[in-house]
Amino acid sequence: MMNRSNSIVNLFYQFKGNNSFLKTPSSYFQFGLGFGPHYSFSASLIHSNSSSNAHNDIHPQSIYQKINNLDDALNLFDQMTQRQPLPSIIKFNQLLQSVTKMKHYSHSLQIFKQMCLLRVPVSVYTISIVIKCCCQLHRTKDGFAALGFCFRQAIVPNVFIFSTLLDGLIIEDRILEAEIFFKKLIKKKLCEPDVVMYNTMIKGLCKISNNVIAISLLKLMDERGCKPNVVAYNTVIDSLCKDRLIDDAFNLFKEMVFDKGIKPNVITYNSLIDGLCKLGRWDETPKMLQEMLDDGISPDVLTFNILIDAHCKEGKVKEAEDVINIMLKRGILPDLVTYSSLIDGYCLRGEMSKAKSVFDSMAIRGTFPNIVTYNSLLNGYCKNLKIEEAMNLFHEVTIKGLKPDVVTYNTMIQGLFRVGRCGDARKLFDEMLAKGLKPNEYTYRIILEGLCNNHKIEEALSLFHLMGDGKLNSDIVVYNILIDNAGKFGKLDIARVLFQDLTSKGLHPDDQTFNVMISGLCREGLVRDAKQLFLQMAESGCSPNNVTYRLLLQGYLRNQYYDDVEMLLHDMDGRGFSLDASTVSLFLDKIAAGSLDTTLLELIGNLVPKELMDGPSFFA
DNA sequence: ATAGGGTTAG
Repeated sequence: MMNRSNSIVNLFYQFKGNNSFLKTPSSYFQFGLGFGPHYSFSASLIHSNSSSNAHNDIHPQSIYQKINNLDDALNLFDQMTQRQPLPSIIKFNQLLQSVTKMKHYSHSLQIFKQMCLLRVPVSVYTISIVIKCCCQLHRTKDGFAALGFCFRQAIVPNVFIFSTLLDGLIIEDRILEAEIFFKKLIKKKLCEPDVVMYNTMIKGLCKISNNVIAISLLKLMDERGCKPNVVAYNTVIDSLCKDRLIDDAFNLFKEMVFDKGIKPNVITYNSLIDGLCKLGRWDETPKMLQEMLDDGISPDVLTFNILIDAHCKEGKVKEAEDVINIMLKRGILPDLVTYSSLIDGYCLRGEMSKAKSVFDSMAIRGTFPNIVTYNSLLNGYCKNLKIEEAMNLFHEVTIKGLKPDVVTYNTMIQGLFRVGRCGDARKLFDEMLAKGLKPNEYTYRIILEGLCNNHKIEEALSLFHLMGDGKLNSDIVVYNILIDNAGKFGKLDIARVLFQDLTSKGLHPDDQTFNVMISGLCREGLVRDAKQLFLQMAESGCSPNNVTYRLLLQGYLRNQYYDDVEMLLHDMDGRGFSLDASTVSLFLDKIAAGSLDTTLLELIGNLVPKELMDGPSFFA
């Protein structure tokens, strides 16, 4: 027993990251959770049988779990605290749970604190709810502190508590620590993981796209006598789909169904259908839907949203409307996501009046626009340069009692920059800060790109330097924007410095970084350097894409580096890339001018995609 | 009979 307790203390030290907690009484209070020495072990003994008295109950058993608004919950809590003796801990836990289910995590912690002050004898259930709240508030640290509290209360943490903490680490993207924690729990025999705990760890691994390890954990749990269930498989299948590894996802799906005899559910199918849609494998989607129906599984609102969203993202709003009609026939109502997708679809096509009428019809059909819906329509107006409409709608947000969020401001700021209203963009940025909204990486990218597009590259650069070495300045996309624009404004030296700078910060250039650098170099006729960079690209693990080839080919052709052209074309052919229309016509010009050998024509012909061949006859 | 995990979106 002692051994076990010591291990818990060690765990608590390790993840809380503050080794003074157990030694310094004052630090008990730093979390505001009431884990204090004043709450003694004897207090829980005094009250432990306090309220089995049914005469004290003015409320029926169920009320504590059925509360559905915060004020009622707080009132009920007040009433409970007035009673003598106090209601049982079970009722307190039920109340705490209903507040937590409403996602009022801070209020749950407040209630818990008061319970401690009233010396309600909290139980392992109470602690697990409290830890859940800490974790949901991204305060996993405090969750681990509660582990110390458990220890002093002689409450033995169980698999529920450890799973919650594991999930907390994963919520905070501390996957490596989660893995260490998980392994330690097993090694020190603090608890035997059950299916939920394994699934939580699998989710963590999937979150960092570590699908291979996730699959091996799936096998491991089976070997250790814990059968993976449909949730375990769904987690990995979804992750594979998101990483575009749809064939691996289908293999796992088959393993699940045929080898393990686990029945897929609607979530399994939703993941697979979404994966197919995102890869543009349209022909397989209806098959999957049919298979789902044959399996006796009904599509839900998510299934339809996936299909609707996929169509809308391709601009196929007509098809999306058809899906909505099918959905309605099946008695499933569109939700906020459905409408947002549809609005996005019309916005993408520039059909703003249609987008607006979808928006207006929502409320009539009983679904009221939220901030995301507003953001969709705002984005549409901004992208279509209808800034006045956007401004009017932006003001409507507050009037309707909604709060503009970071995305709202980002959208508006981008829109204002697009029409050249840099000053107004600045004003909105200040307004955003004044409202206490924290700019994110997108905000910063939008401002830098906006400044550059309005020929204010100097301002962009000084803003960039002003930001120092923080998180926002360690964003590869920011570097890509600045390098690209430095190149466009004839400041290739600055582009080069930035390129050096990012590597010295430990950042890795991505394919776009190489592309903008190559583009800058070719623009200045420095084709040799561009070629050097192209070779460096492969070394650093980035693979060239269509844009890379286009830039380099055009650079070679414009600067009469004909020797390298043929090699590059063969390279493209081998990797299955194709030429775009503008590069093809540049080739034809060069051949017509006699600069290039006609023997290249056959190779070029192989690289021209079918769509281009059907058009005006290049090769007639 | 009160606690922990999985799917969609800007």
